[in-house]
Amino acid sequence: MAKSIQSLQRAAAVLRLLAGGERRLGLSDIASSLGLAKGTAHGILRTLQAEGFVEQDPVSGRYQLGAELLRLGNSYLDVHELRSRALVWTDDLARSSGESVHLGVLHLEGVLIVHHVFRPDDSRQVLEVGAMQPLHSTALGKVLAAYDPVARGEAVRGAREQLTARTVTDLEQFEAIVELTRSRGWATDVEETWEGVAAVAAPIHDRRRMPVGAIALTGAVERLCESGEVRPELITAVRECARSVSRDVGAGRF
Amino acid sequence: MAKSIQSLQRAAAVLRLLAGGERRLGLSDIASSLGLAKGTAHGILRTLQAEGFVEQDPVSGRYQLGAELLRLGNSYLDVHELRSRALVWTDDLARSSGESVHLGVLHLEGVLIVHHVFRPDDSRQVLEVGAMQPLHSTALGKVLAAYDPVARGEAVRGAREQLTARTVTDLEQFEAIVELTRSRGWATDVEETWEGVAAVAAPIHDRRRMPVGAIALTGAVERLCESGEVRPELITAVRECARSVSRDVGAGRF
DNA sequence: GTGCAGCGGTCGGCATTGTCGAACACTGAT
DNA sequence: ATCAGTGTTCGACAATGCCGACCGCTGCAC
Repeated sequence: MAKSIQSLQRAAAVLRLLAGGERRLGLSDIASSLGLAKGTAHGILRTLQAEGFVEQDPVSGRYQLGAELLRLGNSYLDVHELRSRALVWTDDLARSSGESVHLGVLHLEGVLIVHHVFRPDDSRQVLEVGAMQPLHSTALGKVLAAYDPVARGEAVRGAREQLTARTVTDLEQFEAIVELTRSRGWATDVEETWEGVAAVAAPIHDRRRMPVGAIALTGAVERLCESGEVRPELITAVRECARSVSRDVGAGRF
Repeated sequence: MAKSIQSLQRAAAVLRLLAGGERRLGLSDIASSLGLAKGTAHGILRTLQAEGFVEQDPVSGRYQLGAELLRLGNSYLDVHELRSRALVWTDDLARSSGESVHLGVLHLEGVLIVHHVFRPDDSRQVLEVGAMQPLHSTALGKVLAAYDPVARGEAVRGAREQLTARTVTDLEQFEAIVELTRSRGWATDVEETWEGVAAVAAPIHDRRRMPVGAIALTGAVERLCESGEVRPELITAVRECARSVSRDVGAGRF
């Protein structure tokens, strides 16, 4: 691959920096964090601001991400083929199981949630579309690591953070889980990422049997599990749903 | 304002073009649409792809928006101060009224939805966060046009598309509505944007009384309205909610 | 099978373009 | 009043990204 455009690389780094920092960032912080001259960083920010990718607080002068990113992110979802094909199936799964359903794809060093069906009751729930989940501890992540060599590489290479008491961080144990997942075709997460939360996931393949994403059923551990294991009928339902989406994706690819 | 960085402007134009076109676009289409040489467009796309802002279908070679945009758009929501302060109030409003609630801000020539609370029942609903609404026909848009001079300018200048039989497109009538909205402090949309859908909206101000957004209650016209008018208790509830958020925003700004 | 027309991708010369660092106006705290 | 910060502007320099011709490939048509 030939060389990238320098100013674009830097602009992308600025956006990622702003996305990482919780609070608004000042120009000097940004410039020094990226090793740029203040004037250079200012030029990039000025342009990003004019395009709506970045906003500036008029009183403090600090910068934060802009609204245009939200609009473009939404457009991304509109075009997302896997997501559109999964809509009805995931909806059915949430309805029949009474739990929330997530659709995730591999992105960078984690799982990006591209669709989220709320649990069908009146409880308060926050939408997680656009959020990232770790590869090593979540059901979605394990499934992707089991079928996608790139995901597996990231999970093995990356830091497997200890999120709860039950998180598996040891490399050998993790690889055994990946192996088990590939052989049986599904993965679970029983309080390995969040206390009290369990999940089951199954992979989605395209017609060349390449993994393109995963579907997960997530809910309170006391509802999903029986004596420490996820209830078999839920596992079946998730796998069934993932197979349906796979068929749908494969069929439409001509 | 000094000059913008050319390559960034062009990259932003590429992203917007990809966001606009429903389908994936080819390199030549992009280059000719923006009046660029193919080599130039390719350099920009190559960099955007490396950064994750654009993805390329390996078989057709066509380009579409990338996952990084979704992630960044989500980060934008995390930092959004107005949204975070409005969360609890809008939730209460949806709960007490039994209808869905939207929080919108002015962006470009329309209203950008930054928060959406689903109607609290089991019906299928699509999340509209990140979507745009027109200024001239929606309740949110009218409120923003009434209080924000920039929004008003956009609404007056822009094309006021006829969306339903009841949409007001005439400039004079529209300005009368804006005037009425400002004097009474709220706006409605009874089947002016979508058939069968009605809405009420009220403005959110910061402590300098500058408009920063608007809150709307949206639902089926037969539930929200009585003899062609939105029910008074709903109008009161929306205004109350908007005032609460305004107080919250104003109080936290020190 | 063979031609052609379209695609995406590459390369190198030219000059436009973005970079850099110093100087600027301004704010707020010392 | 001073000072240490901030975000911003500016101009000179050369590195940078732009352009247009060229390449290899695919797929359609004949």
